Amino acid sequence: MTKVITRFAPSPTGTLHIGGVRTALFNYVYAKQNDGLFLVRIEDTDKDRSTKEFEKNILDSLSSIGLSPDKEPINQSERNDIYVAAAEKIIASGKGYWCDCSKETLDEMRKDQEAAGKKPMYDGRSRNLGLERSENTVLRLATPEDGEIVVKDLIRGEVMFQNSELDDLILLRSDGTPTYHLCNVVDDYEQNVSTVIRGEDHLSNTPRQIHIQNALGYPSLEYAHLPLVLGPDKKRLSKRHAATSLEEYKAEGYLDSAILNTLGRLGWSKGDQEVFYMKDLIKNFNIHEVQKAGAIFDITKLDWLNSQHLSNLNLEDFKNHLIPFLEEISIDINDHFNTDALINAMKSSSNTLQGIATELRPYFLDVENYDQKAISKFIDDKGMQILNDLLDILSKLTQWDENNLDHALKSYQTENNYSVPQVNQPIRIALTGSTKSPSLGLTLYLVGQKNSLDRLTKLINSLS
RNA sequence: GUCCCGUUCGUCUAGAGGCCUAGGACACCGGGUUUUCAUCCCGGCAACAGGGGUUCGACUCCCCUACGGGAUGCCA
Repeated sequence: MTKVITRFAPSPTGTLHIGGVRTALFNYVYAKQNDGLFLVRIEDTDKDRSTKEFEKNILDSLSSIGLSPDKEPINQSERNDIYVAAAEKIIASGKGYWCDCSKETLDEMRKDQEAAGKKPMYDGRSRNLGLERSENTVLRLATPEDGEIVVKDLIRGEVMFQNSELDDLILLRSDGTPTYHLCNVVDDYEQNVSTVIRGEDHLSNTPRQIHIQNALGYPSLEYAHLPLVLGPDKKRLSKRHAATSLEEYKAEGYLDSAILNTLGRLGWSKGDQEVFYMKDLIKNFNIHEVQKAGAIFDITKLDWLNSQHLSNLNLEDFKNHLIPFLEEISIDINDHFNTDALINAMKSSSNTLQGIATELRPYFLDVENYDQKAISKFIDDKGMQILNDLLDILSKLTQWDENNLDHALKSYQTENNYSVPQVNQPIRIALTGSTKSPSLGLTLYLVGQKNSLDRLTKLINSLS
């Protein structure tokens, strides 16, 4: 049995797209579970749209999320000779021909065909002209006119295409550069790729590429065409719908493992299991089980999975993941006197690391804004009285710990016959600006005595 | 237009002819726990696109229609 080699072949015309990550993931997992190799190839034959910046973004993004290739990525732009040699081979074999149709001619032909209700395609008019290569000729593949091509797809089974539906595609442009189809086929062969796992949008390209393989005498490949990742309107996911770049999701505080989990679970499932780590995917993923229909990318599922992955992190790892997000808002985690207690108390306060970092602000920085609704609801004259009373009580407290604080609050509340929220909410507002926080004794402890007293004073002053 | 692929709850999916009173998860709604928020627990809502076959029996097989997507580039 031949070694399984898969490849992810992005063109560097944009940052790494979340759909691309999924394609890369499936390629990666399929390779790993078959003890094979995962390769990356940069398809930068479009000089106008490809940039080095995008290429770097894609490569960095892939390795940052753990989908590193097993060999150094190759660039098609540096392999021109190889493609030209392949083209020469096709010319020599008589399976290609030169065509001098101008773009205008082609456009006109297409228009006529469309008007006649036909599929627009090159009609092969130059095929038997015996044209020589010249400045404005392109090399076309002489595609068989009869018969059919059967694409054996791991996900879709056998898909049949009539050769009569296919036109003679361009292999070499008039400037002599090779086109996508040629490069793609040649590189898959040169890189010993065994299995092509790519988006469904390439399914109808496949018979064309098989013809190139045949013309070149290459062995056939295994294919798997993945359903597309869609936006809520069922069109392929784009910037219109949501963030599409991997880096944006990472910047929002989604864990790599949660992103991969979400993407892996999009179009594939295993029993009732929802949480998968890479090792689970490698163990359980089965390409034959991949769904055929496109799947809508649902951010709420990502949110939930992120919270699951976050809660599976031990304290140390959690902290390390969180630190960059705190730094982002100029918070140094070491400025707190008990980070472990703080983080334990706050780790489920949001689904994302960025969200958690934001929730952590009051434990490092002064409160700038108060929830006005909460103030009007909880702080009336009696609320002011309570704030003043507690400022007094708390400033006299010698043992500033959770238990003591809870006791102090409780006895004040019962002695004065107040309800619990009546006492606690005003303090919460003073400490955090809102009514959201861990249990109050713990919150007071985490904010610290001096800060707590200062904030009580500040709120009292601002309201009197 | 033509070719190709597809169609189960709002979303991701389970379902390989009787196990389906169509299961799970997310979301949503309700309840409980929590002094608040979040977590957590319990409960609820909610789908086989439509029509024909085949069969004793169809979500499952076949055909048609509808709808969606993709491809139809000297882009990849």
